[in-house]
Amino acid sequence: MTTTTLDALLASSTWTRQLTDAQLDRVRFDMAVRPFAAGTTVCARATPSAHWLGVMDGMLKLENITEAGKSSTFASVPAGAWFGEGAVLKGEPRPYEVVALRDSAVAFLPRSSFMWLLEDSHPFALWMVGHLNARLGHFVAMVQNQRLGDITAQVAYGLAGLFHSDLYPSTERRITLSQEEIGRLCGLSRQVVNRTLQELQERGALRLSYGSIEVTDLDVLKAIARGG
DNA sequence: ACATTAACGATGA
DNA sequence: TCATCGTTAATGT
Repeated sequence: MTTTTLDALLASSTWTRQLTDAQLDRVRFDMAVRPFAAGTTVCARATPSAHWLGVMDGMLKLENITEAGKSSTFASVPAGAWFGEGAVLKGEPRPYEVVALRDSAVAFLPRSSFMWLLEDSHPFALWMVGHLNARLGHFVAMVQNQRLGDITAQVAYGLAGLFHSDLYPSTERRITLSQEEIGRLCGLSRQVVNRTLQELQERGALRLSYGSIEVTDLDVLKAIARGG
């Protein structure tokens, strides 16, 4: 997805569809857009969760870093996705670091506007319930995948997750992530990911290239993620 | 067994 | 030149 403008991002986001013109006008007015270079921090961990975030362009990751300096990515967020509602709703500091994986543009909706919209628009509140439910389902499935699946299923799930139709509605087939980053996303070493990606390529799910992969058969990838 | 880290050379941008 | 990839060896659980 290449939403070069805020209007394009809002137009392609399902949650705007049932807002009144006045509500959408206020949202657009309150929203700020900022660019981030690859590798820079979008939101530091443990800082106030002052915004709900939308990815206009690029790709972000949500990660936690241990005292020893090891990082674990629990979600990669492609363009077109909205996230961070959990921390905003709880009014708690952000429990994870948000980092730009590539040059990215991020839209920020202030917490006050977000809370207002939640009260002012019943359809938006319902959409948010569905969004949270989708997120919960995704992570429940992820736990199951890790407990019951093999390594191949684990990598397939990590990649297929980027195509979750509710959470990440407009992910491009070509995923510009290094194997190192895919490893962080799947909780596996780069070497194992390298071997597994080659297997997924043999099985016709994707095609490997330098610095990116192209998912050529999402159904196959999802089937493998379920334990095929 | 099988994953992890470390290390190496090869190669693409 | 630097990041990334593919591979191997040593090590740990």
